[in-house]
Amino acid sequence: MTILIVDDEQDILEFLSYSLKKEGYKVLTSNNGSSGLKLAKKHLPDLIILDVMMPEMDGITVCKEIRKDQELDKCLITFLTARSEEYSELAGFNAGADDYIFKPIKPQLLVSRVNAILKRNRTQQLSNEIIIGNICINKDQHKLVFNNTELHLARKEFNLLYYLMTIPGKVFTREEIITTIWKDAVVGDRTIDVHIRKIRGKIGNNHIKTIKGIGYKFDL
Amino acid sequence: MTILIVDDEQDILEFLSYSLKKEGYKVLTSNNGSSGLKLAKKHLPDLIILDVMMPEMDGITVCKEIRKDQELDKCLITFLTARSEEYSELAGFNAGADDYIFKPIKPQLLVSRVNAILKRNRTQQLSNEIIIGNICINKDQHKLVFNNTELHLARKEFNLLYYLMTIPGKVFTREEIITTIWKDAVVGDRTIDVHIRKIRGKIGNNHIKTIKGIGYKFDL
DNA sequence: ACTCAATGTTAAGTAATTGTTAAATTTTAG
DNA sequence: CTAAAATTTAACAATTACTTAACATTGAGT
Repeated sequence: MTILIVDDEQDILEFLSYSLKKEGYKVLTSNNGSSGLKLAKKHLPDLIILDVMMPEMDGITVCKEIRKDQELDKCLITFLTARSEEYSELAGFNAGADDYIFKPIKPQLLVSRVNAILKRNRTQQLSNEIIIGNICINKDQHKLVFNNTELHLARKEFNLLYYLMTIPGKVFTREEIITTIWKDAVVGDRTIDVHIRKIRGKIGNNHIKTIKGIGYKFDL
Repeated sequence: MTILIVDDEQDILEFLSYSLKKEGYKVLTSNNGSSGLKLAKKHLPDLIILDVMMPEMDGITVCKEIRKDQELDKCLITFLTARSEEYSELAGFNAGADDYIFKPIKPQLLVSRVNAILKRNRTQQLSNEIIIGNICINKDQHKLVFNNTELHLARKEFNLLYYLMTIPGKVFTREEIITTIWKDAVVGDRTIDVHIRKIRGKIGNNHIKTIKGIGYKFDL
């Protein structure tokens, strides 16, 4: 997970950078809008933390530019703003921001907020529908469309696939899967595998990958 | 159009309020459940946006209280919830919610969602008629036209079919169906099935689909 | 290349859910 | 009040989902 921080104040840059690196994030920094934009286009970070008030190119302008870039479409943007600016600068949300953090920044709050944003926002925001490649899964409709064909998945199969697809690429451990899909029920060792088999039988073997000794992940 | 927002976080209250006022809505806010409830009863807003997680009185409790009030029967309720709490969804719909919005909130999506909710409701209120394919159902006239032929449905059958048709494609859980059509009445397990059977006997088996383990949906 | 634990596969058994029918009960209309 | 319609119940059938068990295969570490 890469985070880009753009702020003209060196203190804040260092402080945020330190806090987030300690959490295991890869952190890039920039002290002005235009170089921040260049860095963003080059490194495609997962999250960009943008100061609203900056000389030359302000945060809102940077945000709008980022949103114009197809490649950066899925990257998340958080504004950094002083509480006093809050009314006028809220307008910046219309530029396409995903969240905002007020100054002065409390470190523990920042970290938990960043974790939350990155964790939640991997999936499509306001929709119960996840579309990845030629697979579309919709929870409200309990519908799976694969290669423009609607396929039926039984309840457990559906929940399992949906769960894996909420964070594509993430490996879900067998334990995570059990506690999420089976709750407190006690089931045998092979139960997960059988369900994975059923799903693979329907959407092919390429999308769900086995990470031996750990779990499964959805990919592609 | 009046919108009431109930959330314990001041930031969110201000941000939502700002975004919606700009769209021309009249906005009321409250930072806790019980005062929100009072405001709702006093002003009868068209839409209430409720945070699920609040200290003291949570959103679901507020929602249930609102649904008890005859005067507030037609007001729409949207929950605000973190995606990680997604499994609480069912509880929310059962409490009488009309929609869900996930945090963190993207402003442009929020506004369009709110517009959509209010519009959907407006058009439905103008004509309680839903036309899908060769099926036309009209609540005011308690009339069902199938393949240009008027068919008679008994009241429960009618309400059930109408309910399923309000959101074509969406799977309504048995629980949702029970709480909507049967309210607080306690009925046996097979009652829904028998009514579904009756409806299918009249409009054929192709339109109402069973999602085993979950519920039924209207399709086509 | 070998080994063994982890995972894959299959078929069959078991459990859970829904379908169907008819009769019993309740509601409604006249 | 009474007959017809509507609704619910109950018993059982049918279907689908889920799990298990037995055995096969794989692959990471030696």
